[in-house]
Amino acid sequence: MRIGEAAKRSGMAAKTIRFYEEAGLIDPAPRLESGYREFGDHDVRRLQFIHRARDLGFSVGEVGRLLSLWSDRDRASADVKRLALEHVARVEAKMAELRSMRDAILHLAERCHGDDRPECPILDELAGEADAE
Amino acid sequence: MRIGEAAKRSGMAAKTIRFYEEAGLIDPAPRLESGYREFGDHDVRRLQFIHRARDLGFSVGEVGRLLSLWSDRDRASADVKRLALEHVARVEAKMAELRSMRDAILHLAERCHGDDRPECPILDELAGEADAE
DNA sequence: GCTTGACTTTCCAGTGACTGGAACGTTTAG
DNA sequence: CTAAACGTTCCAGTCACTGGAAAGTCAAGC
Repeated sequence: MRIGEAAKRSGMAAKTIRFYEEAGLIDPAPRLESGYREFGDHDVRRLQFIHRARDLGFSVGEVGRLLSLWSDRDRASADVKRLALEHVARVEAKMAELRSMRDAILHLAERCHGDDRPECPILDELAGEADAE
Repeated sequence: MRIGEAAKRSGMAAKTIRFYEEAGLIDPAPRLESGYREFGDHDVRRLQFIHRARDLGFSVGEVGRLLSLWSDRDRASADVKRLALEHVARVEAKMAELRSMRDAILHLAERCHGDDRPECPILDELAGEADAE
């Protein structure tokens, strides 16, 4: 199959497949006489693997490592698990960061009347004015 | 004061200040005879405002809008509040996305032995294999 | 007066993970 | 035979900086 079909089956854009080829996640696809890339079912499975891993938030580099482990029959599941849990730790750190931003903004927004008047504790806080709470 | 001092007082890198000037968040600073930028307290306050807004996760574009509202004495606090709450909505959407990623990975990791053996439900799932749960 | 080091300037490149578009070649349906 | 749909490469843009090169400026110490 050509790249459009591989894209459809793997759920990613053709451009993305070319990008992954360039990035080294997949081997350069063999070419037809026309110069078109040719993909097989095996390639599609690899692309699907990549797609799912990306959906779970793994970076392209991490996906590369996951692919290596996947094709290594002698891998230790501990290696996979460690990679996964490290990623979870980063995700949770990001979540905590977002949560504290949200809380800070909501705290300010609560005290903003949100009407036609100009007084606004949100701007006051950003301006560094000690607020009279 | 010159850019290094303004950077110190506003808590951002000198490079970042130049970037914000280029991005239009601050007016081009007047220059000394040497060509060095000259900043005043007013500029530092504006930079601090920008710094705090960025820390709350507002994009540079949004910070620009907040700065406009800040300098508009006739603004309606409703406009500020709307901007803030829209941002909160985006932050919460991102949080939800991260949470579902984390939950999915943890669910898989729980069932991975994490030892020397190669069997690993994490890779199995990424590979699209129906798991025998 | 001179050197040394800290500071500043501009410009260009890179980050991550694509996405859009231009300009062009190939295949397929009607 | 033609037009649409598909493929190719290459370059630019996104976002918010950050790093580095090469060069100019300034202040302190000898």
